Amino acid sequence: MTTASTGLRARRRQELLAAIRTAAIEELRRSGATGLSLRAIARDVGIAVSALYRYFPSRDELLTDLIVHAFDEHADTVEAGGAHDDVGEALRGIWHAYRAWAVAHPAEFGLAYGTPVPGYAAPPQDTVHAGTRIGHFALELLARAHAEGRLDPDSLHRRAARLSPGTAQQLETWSSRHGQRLPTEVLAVWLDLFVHLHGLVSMEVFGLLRPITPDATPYATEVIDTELAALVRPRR
Amino acid sequence: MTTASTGLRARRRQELLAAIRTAAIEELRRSGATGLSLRAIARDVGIAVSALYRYFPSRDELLTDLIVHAFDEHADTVEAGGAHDDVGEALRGIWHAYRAWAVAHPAEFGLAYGTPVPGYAAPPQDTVHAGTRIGHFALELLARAHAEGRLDPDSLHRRAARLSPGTAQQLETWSSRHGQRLPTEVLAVWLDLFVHLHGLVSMEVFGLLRPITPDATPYATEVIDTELAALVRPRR
DNA sequence: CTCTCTACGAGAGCAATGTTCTCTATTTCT
DNA sequence: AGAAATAGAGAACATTGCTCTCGTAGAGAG
Repeated sequence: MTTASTGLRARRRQELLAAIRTAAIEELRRSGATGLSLRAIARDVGIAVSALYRYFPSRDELLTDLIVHAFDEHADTVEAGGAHDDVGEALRGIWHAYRAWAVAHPAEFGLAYGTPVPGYAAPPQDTVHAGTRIGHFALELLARAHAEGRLDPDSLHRRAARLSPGTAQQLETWSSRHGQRLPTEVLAVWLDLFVHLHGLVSMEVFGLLRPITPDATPYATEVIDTELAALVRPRR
Repeated sequence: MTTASTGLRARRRQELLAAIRTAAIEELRRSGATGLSLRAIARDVGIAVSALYRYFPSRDELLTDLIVHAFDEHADTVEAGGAHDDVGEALRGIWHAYRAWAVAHPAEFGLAYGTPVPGYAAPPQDTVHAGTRIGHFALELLARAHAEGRLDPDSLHRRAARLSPGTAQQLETWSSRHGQRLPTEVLAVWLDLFVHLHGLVSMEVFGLLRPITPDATPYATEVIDTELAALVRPRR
């Protein structure tokens, strides 16, 4: 079992698995999650449909695999975009990377973050971990910025002032469950950032801005930059 | 043809059409746009599948009809929520109505604003009008608030200062095509509001906030209220 | 090197889907 | 009242996800 990875069979299996995944993504791009057809994938790869079931027990499992893959690829891109010494630059970097990946991979983005498919509940244990990587990474960066005194005090004060008790309590329980010990305003600012910027990106990718803005690049970059410029002050 | 609306056949047609629509929405709620099955609808209504084709030429046309219906119902709700003498209250009202309808009708909301379905391009002429009603209504309200001097000057100045040339130009061309004559900052503020609040609502409806906030009501209402409180100042 | 044994792929088959066609009954119009 | 348009039923076709059976070809033991 351990040495099997060098066997001929195991190698073929890996190759076919990879071929199936790429064909599936190709199909996903062409026809969306709805029209993802196992038979079409099998035709692309050049095998019988029934052979697919040696790799994925069902169509839903294949979708789950694609979702996890999308989350991971997105998170990888975002983390790479956050590789800066300066926290401010890192925060800017992750959000531009966030958007860039989404724009470049609309089908995968829609699959991961779009309309949930009723009847198919994505198995939480599989997807949740991958799906929260970005959130945790952003929060870590924000915590670092806070520790370094880079967060704009005015923004934090204003945020604290308008924090409703319900929100504050929910943020507290969330952070206590995840071991993060941060002032509630910082958590609130983190959530605000996430909601604003993910909302922006998803609207752009789903085409909701097209009637107003055929190419949303200027607007999106402007919003990301100004949002972060207002929150984290330059290194002195 | 004119008097046909009172004929027996025409009445039956209307009734069956209504029955089909409600059954379709029921199915949509249960299985989503993906699993919307004509045969299931026919079974619910109690007719043969082929009879459905006397009412809708294809499954996609049925979907388009449902999308238009969803847009219209959403817009009706939002416009009703904006029925206030005070512009500030009206603006608050439309956004709370916007969210309330979305939360109450997640399937329709997802169909109208969610992941686009490749291969099926929603016929623009049918959906665009219904889809832009809310945007135009919100813009009219904002224009009224501007005319009455209710928009916070600081917010407008700050928005104007961080307006990128690309965005400004796109907003100008859009407004010139729609006959609205407003300062660019006001248009930018309108777009910001839309992006922020629609992004918030769609994240809540699609379940993206659930890991952080099982019930997003406090957070959502807080964001809507504070966002508007910062933008439009109270009547003096 | 040979002999099991297990894994893997092919193919047929099942129920369900969207869509089309034909046929019959019924309403509508002249 | 007779002719014409219309609405629904039912069968049929291609396609889908999925299951089952069957032969073959690699893997491990002697």
